[in-house]
Amino acid sequence: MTTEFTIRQVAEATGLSIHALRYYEKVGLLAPIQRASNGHRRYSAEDIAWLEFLVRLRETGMPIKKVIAFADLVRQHPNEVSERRVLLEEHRNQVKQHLEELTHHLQVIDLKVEHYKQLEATGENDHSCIFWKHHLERSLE
Amino acid sequence: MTTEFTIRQVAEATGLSIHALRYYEKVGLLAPIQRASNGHRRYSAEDIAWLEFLVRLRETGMPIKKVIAFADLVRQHPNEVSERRVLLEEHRNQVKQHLEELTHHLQVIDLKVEHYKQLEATGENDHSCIFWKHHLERSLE
DNA sequence: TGTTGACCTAGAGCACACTCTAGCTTTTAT
DNA sequence: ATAAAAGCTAGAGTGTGCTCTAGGTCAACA
Repeated sequence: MTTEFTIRQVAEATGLSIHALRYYEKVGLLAPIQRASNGHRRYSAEDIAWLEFLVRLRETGMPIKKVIAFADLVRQHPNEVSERRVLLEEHRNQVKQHLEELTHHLQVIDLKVEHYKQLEATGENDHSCIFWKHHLERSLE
Repeated sequence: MTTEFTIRQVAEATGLSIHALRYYEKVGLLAPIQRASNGHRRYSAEDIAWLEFLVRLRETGMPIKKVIAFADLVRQHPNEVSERRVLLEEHRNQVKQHLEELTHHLQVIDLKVEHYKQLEATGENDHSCIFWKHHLERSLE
């Protein structure tokens, strides 16, 4: 807790830019960060751990506004986790669904790559996209 | 090929807005669409199949500019698929990596949800984020 | 003493991907 | 004859999430 980090160190640790760190604080993703006597920010290890979780939420596609809502719950009801749990569960479900969609898209793209490889091997020309679509539908049935 | 669709029908079929369809054409994701005698667009089944693939690329996070590059390859080298294959393979690899990252993030979020559930069950208060981070690191080792 | 470097604030600017508006034409129904 | 419905173009506007700038403070080093 007493170990303190400069904004530059935190930027390196979290992968966020210095600008983004100040922005995150301004919009309320972080509570006001402690300051050194010269006014410079001093982040605690706890701040970094919190940021790391926020980054996960962002990287899984949670919009800033929803992350702010989560941060507000933590600050306003520090001893009440159920609302937070609900919010996270909802997000988790969205991520899961997104993951499934991505997996399916990936399959289709893989099949397109394979199709191109075959054309390259046989020296054939590309057919229409519809032609390929029918071929694809047979592959995935 | 002779079956023709209005922009409205295509919007419904692809999930894109009418505005987006015109925008996609303007920026070069689609070659100029055929017109009826009154100047209205008439999309072919082939156009729809092509759009469906573009939507997959977009939904897997390919930026518009890269999709345009892909569309340009199709138009400029219709009989040469190897460049297209390389572009798609590169994208596929990025999607795969993204999927792995998402899967990991999801795991962590799941653990946080579980952690909240435990707190709810025991009536305990939330600890610091660092405390949880250590707990997490043990779980995932 | 002065200048470099790290940091500060407030606020402007930007990239992306649409989304919407204004003003018009054409077709169909009353 | 007219009004509603569908579409058109060019171009302006929007939301998201940063990113950058201008102008300043402060501490340390040459």
